[in-house]
Amino acid sequence: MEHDNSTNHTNNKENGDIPARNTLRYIILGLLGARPMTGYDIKQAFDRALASYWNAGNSQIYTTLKSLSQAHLVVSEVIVQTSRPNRKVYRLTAAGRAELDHWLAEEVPERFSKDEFLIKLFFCGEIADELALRHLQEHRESLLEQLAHMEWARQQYATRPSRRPRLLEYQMLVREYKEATLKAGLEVTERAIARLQEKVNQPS
Amino acid sequence: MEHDNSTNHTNNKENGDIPARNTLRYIILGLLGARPMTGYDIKQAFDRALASYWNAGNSQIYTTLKSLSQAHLVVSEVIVQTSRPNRKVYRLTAAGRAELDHWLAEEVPERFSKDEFLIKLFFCGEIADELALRHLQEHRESLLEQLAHMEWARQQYATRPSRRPRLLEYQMLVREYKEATLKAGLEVTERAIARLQEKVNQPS
DNA sequence: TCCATCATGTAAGGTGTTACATGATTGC
DNA sequence: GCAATCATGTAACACCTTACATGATGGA
Repeated sequence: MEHDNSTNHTNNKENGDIPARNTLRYIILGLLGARPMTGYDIKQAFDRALASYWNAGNSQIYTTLKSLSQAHLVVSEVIVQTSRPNRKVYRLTAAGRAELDHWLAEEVPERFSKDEFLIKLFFCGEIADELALRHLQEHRESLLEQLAHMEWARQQYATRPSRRPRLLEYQMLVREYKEATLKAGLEVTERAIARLQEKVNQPS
Repeated sequence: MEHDNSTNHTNNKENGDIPARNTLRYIILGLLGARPMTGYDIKQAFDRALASYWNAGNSQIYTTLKSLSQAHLVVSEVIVQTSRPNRKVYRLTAAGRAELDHWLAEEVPERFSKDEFLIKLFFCGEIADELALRHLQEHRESLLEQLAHMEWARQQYATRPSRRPRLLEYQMLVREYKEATLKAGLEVTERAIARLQEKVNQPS
């Protein structure tokens, strides 16, 4: 059954270690791993490329940058600008790079997923079919919007060849993954809408 | 500097406008809407039927029940048992039912999604393909497990006809939705694994 | 003997969201 | 004049996770 396999895989839980996940910290390290950025740049990266898989508000970004800075995982340099607010550009330190590499190599922990749409739909048997139908139609709109964003992202990747194609490769894979799941959800949603519309229009 | 006028309390959240989402509160109301349950029963319902869409630990369930009780949305009754710990059975009040109906009718708010696997994969261009391949293979295992659970759930629904078929109907729809997205993810994952294995085994 | 099941909770701390605060420049 | 963009942050609180705490019964 279970072996105490202490041979490989460094156990780095020295003593009272941090059980926390700190995903946002690593995402920011990951972004800075590609190029130095300001908090503002990072927020833009979220909005343009990451928001479908993870998102964070400005407040979280700036406080996390500060804390990364205090942990010496990043350093900042202020670029003075005249007709714009100054830019505080962050870059990885060697320790930051090591942290990032460690996280990237680490297994992804299983974690509770949360889906507000599905969990509400789960209980829709307690209310009128008309309301559930409306939820499904709204969800369909949302999925179509997200798919449009995925198409936009696809074109971005296709038209703008990068200096570092390996980075792009995985970003395109993630996009493809997300698009596939969105399409699968859309199919189920549209079938459910069709079924419900029949039921609502011709109650037996 | 802004001074507040002497007229009111400084508490600006006084008039019941809660910006909070409180999803777990509503999920528990939704479960109690079907039948009275104890905290333990609710945890079991999560583990058996809800965990794929939302999950919560015991501690959160019990504290939420307490707070729902204080808000008079549920009431509890202790059922004394001799050879087992006593059961504290909760049921909806009229106010609780009204809250639940209101939430069910409300539009689902768009919210940041979080996917730890995809966000890590996004950055995998910064490390070796071998590591990314391992992540994809582990993810594949995870998806297969989840799909097996979905199949188990399908059989549960198929074999156990319910007194309230409308509740079941939507639960089956949610299951179908989740299964479809898992399958779509699995396909993309397996294609990526095949591509990477070729690349790793025959580096150009 | 050991483990799973039944059954209910508290305490601490980490994570995430909303609201607030500032202020110059560019384009309509 | 008005809005958007650029640019950086703080405060308060809501939400979620982990660890801790207890203890009887029944089966392998």
